[in-house]
Amino acid sequence: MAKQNTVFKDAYNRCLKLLADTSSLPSEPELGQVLGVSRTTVRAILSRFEELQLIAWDKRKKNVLRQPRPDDYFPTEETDSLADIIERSFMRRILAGGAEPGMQINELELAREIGTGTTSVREFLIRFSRFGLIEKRPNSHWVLKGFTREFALELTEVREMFELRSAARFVSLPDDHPAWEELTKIEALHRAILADIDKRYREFSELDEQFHLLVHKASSNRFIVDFYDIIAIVFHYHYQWNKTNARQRNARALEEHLAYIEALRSHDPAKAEQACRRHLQSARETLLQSIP
Amino acid sequence: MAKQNTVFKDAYNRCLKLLADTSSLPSEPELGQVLGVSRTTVRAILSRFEELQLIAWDKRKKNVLRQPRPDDYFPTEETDSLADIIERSFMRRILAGGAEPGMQINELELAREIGTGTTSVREFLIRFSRFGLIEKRPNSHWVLKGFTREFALELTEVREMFELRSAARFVSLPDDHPAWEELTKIEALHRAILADIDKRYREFSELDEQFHLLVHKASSNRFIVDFYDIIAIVFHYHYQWNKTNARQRNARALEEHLAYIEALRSHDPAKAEQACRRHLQSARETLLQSIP
DNA sequence: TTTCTGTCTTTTATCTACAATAGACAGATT
DNA sequence: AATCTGTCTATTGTAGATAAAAGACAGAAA
Repeated sequence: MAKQNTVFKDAYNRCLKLLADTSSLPSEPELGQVLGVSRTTVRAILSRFEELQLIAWDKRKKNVLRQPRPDDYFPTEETDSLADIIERSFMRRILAGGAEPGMQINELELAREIGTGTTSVREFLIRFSRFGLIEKRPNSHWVLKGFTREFALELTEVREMFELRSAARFVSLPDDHPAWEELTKIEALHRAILADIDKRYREFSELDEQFHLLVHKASSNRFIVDFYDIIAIVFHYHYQWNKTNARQRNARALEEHLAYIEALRSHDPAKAEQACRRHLQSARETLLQSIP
Repeated sequence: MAKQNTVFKDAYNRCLKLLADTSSLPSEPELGQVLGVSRTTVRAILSRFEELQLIAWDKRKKNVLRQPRPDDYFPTEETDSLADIIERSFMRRILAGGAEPGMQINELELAREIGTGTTSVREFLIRFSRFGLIEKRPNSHWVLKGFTREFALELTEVREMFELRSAARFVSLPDDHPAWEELTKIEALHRAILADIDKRYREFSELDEQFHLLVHKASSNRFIVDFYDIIAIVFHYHYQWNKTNARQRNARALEEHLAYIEALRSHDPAKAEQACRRHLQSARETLLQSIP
């Protein structure tokens, strides 16, 4: 198999949902736009719809014949890109599984275990190496540096520098900057989750990422924004892995975020800095607590 | 051809130099140690030496039969690793050649031009993407973001944050830390080059990298140290490309470095910060001047 | 006992091939 | 005139194969 057709399958599934809401589908270029794929893929989807008698397709006419059934969808496992699959299995191994720092990483073995070719694993490792958790010995193996206490400290040190600077930029953003509007939306979500915290505390992880990314983006600095990828991936897997006291921790973080948001709104650099510091400090503590 | 034997050729050339100085070579493991290669490669080298009647090889005895001649060496072009070759041709294209921001980068075309397979080019681009100069459109081409003014400003912003923090750490390093000794060596080199600036000003580029890397390392933070790679590569190619006033610029930078070194030695954070700022400011100006 | 060599196995670096996907262009349709 | 479709080409993503290089192990030499 040369290339997985996950792009097709994923777009197909999303297109099935669109189909459920209308009696006829729009033009090929428009569908491509909406689904974020090329016309080639759109036509592949339409062909399949036609085969399965979901639509009657004649040039510009794409009339819906019947509603999609659950079994018309591709299973979700098949729609994940290979890169995602590799990332997940790798992170499971190094974060959850007892992977010792210094351990060697074997491309071939990883590939066999995940069920892919070595090329994809190799490219993943190269991409992943920028996160500072692994290192390559040229002409030889990769070495796992491990999710250690030092790693967390180094990560948070840079994070704090970057976020403080970004927060300082944020307060001086002009009033008509779209970031303010997004901040309002994020704030509303915070309040909604807090109001129903017992049921919805799991939504915090994603919201946390959104909020901090918004702040980092105010820096207008690609290096600062890119660095946030590292933080996001670490916290993402960290939340999945360490669930002790999650409800309580998230509630506290939500409160801190609200104070932080209010400080940003005040346009007062000193207030923003203080709120930012306070939140970052507790985020750091939370992260460190989960490391042996 | 599956793998270039550049490791062999490069180690072979270096081993020829060793051979010129002795009457018999040491054991295989020791040679491997010295050359930084495995025993497999060492044995390949020894076999070739034997074939070319350079040594008489019988188990532990490896007696030198004759001095190496210039034509015993492999040409230097053949000893460069593929990654280096790709990096150089790519940087030439994007820094020197009139590459417009927004330009598409085509893996296949690049590979053909450089004379390699696509895999190597692809892996290079992935590794290179962390420098923020290119960006991938999934399932499609890479986009050149260009060595623009914004790029330089974003780069220097982070550089300044990191280097100021590293310099602050440096002054509080304990007296027996090896960094002080290295600082002394670097200082001596500065003075030597300054004393003969007209002839040796070209050596500055390498020294500059050494010095700033030493400072960054004082941070003990892998993200800060790794980030220095980006600065190093940008300045490296920048120096090669922009040679106007090089002698004068380098002389000034050397003086600034000396002041900076003295400030670090004083163990006074305020002095160090001031000297660091002054130098970074002029480095920033130099970089910006060379961008249209 | 320690270190070295001969031999063998494993792993990486790289090339090539091919299906999936993107994208270009001309003619058809509104 | 603008947009769409049919068709074709070019490029990417991934697997598989292979030479180079690393590395393991047992027996030989010091």
